[in-house]
Amino acid sequence: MNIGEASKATGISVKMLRYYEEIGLVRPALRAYSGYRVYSDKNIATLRFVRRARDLGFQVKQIAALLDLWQNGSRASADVKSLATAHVQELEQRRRALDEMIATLEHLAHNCHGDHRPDCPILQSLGAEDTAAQKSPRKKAPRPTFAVA
Amino acid sequence: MNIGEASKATGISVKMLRYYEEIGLVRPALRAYSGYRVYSDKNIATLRFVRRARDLGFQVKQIAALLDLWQNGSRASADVKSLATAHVQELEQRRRALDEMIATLEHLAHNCHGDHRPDCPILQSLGAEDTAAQKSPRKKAPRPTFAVA
DNA sequence: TGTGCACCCTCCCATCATGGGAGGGTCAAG
DNA sequence: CTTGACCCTCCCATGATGGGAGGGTGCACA
Repeated sequence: MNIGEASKATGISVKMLRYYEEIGLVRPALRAYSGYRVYSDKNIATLRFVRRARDLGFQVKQIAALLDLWQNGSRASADVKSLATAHVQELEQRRRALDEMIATLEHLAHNCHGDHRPDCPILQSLGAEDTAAQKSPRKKAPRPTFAVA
Repeated sequence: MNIGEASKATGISVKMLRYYEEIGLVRPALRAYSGYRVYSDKNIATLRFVRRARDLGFQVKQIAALLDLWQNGSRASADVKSLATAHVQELEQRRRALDEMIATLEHLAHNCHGDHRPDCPILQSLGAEDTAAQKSPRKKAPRPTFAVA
């Protein structure tokens, strides 16, 4: 199978197939004499795994860990589960952040006339003199690390 | 006010203060003879505006648009509102995506024993032969554009 | 056999917002 | 006058992704 066909079979773009190989997420594909990459059914299965993990929002490093576990017959399902639940927590945190933004914006937009006049609570809120809610420069938020013990 | 003080006053890191200036989001700060940037209260107010917009998840380009509107006395609040509601839609889309991931993962994790044994529905699901839910390489998702008419 | 098109290759560049760090100047307190 | 805390610029890195140039390959059809 050529890379184009592999792309269609997995839903991963040609660019990303080459990238995943380059960064070592998957083993380099075999090459035909022409230099073309050749994908086996097994390769495709692995890539589909990657694709699904990606669709669940896992980062490449986490996908690598999942792949290792998948291919390791003596894994403990506990390890998989903890990876997954840690990831869920990360996603939930992002979700909460979004919730907050959305709530604030919807509230402000709701109170905005949205007409030809300049007055607008949205801008007023953004430009408020009020210093109350000052946070400091965000520190590198605890990056989605595995087992932040 | 020095850049360090401005950082504390606005909650924007020193690095980002310089960056915002470099990309033209805000006008270059005046300079002392030493070459140090000097921030006025007005600068600080503008930067706080930027900070708040950023905290609401607006991208730099959108913040630039908001700043323009803010500083334009003859704006129509409708323009501000449409910017805001478009952004809300973008955020809601991201939230839906997160929700889907979370739901799937929680379901799978729930059914995972999480013990010493290797069997794990999470890996099973990721590695399923099943070809049903194949999507094609994601196209450049409609980037958070203003007024995607 | 030739030709053309669709495909593949590598390599480099861009994105976006953010931080790290090197190498060097400035300022203020002791 | 030294020392430490600032500030300056410049370059590099991140993560996942795409764009495109410059050039080779493979196949189908005339």
